[in-house]
Amino acid sequence: MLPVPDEALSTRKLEILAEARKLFSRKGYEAASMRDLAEALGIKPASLYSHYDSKEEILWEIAQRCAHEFHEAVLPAAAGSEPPAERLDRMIRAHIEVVIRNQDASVIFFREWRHLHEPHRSEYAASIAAYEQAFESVLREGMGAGIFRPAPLRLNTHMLLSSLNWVHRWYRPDGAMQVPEIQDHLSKLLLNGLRIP
Amino acid sequence: MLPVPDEALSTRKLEILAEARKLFSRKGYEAASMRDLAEALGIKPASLYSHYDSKEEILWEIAQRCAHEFHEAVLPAAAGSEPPAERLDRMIRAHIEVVIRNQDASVIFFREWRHLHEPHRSEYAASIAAYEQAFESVLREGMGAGIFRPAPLRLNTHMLLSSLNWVHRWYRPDGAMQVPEIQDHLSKLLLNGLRIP
DNA sequence: ATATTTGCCTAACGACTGTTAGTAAGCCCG
DNA sequence: CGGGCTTACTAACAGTCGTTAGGCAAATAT
Repeated sequence: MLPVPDEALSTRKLEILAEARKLFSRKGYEAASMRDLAEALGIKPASLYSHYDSKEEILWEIAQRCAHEFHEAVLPAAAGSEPPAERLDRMIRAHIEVVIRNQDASVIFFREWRHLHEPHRSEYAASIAAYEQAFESVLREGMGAGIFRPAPLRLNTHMLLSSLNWVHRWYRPDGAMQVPEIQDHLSKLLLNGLRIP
Repeated sequence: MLPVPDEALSTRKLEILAEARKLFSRKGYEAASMRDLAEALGIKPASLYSHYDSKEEILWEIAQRCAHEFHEAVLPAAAGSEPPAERLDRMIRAHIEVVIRNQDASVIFFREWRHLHEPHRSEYAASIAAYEQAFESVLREGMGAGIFRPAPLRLNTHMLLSSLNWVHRWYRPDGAMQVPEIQDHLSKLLLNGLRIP
């Protein structure tokens, strides 16, 4: 699907990405300027171009690496051989963990990638569609096996993913609930809704 | 909470708002320019200022009117005297109907309002918080009455609202599912997850 | 018939956008 | 010691941004 961003990046590039993730997610990609980014890093705007050729290349790098995180954590769980409900449980937990570990980048995965231009935009859309298909397949299988309630498949998929994706909007590292607790409760809540008692 | 936008607007203002809703939701508020908006209306950019004093005033008007729609449709259902599960069902159905009827404006209600400046920004955030509180209250009541499963209240609220809010991301007017069907299935799915069988 | 308002226009403003050219200091490696 | 790579700089480019000033014609009100 997407090229794997495995090449080691210079520490400076990583610092730029980290700051860009913060800015792009807090202000939005369009509203965040290269001058904002440079200032956050304590350098002049033109210096950014010693590392990246364009603003969009930074967005693209963030988007790729974040998608890679999601795919790598969740897809193996989808491909397992356990019963659908168990696999879905593992997928939910993995997805939540990635969202929280990449809280800023997740905004790019969920929304800001739309500011990419072709052909990256279409490529990225396809990779997200494939990711969602993994959830839909498990749901379909569970419904076929009579474990999940019969219902419109797409709707269940959307409900499931929306609950998971919204986590980045309300999770606070200093909040009351931490990762394992969120995983437990959200997985239970969602599976309760899907499963036949 | 928010001033009610009841004053009748000129048809031209309504046309501008309609076009701005499309643009702001499709491209994002920052990425959509006044020149884009003017072109979509077939006029010159400067002409927009015969109707609105600034770009942000347009955003503010859209945001207010959309929040009004949500509050007006959902809060009465929250204040009813039926059992919590029934009231929640009505709130879910009303919310979905408003999301779909205002598909473009919903993006502003959910996200783009962040581009407002103070004091509008804080005012709007408070109005959204109040809206979410209405859902949380019903959940709390249902949990207290032993109708809903015991669980962290905030988490349930977030799960519920995220499923509802994401509808604007996947609903298509020409798609297979239409409003009543979506209302039925989504309400059932969510209440199944919350309710004790 | 005259005055006022409405809705658009042309032209342009200063600020800000992403980006480029050219340069120089500090570093690793031969 | 010297050459190239890295990382930063200053200065500036053309383009776009939201917005304003001022005018003109048609519709509306008096």
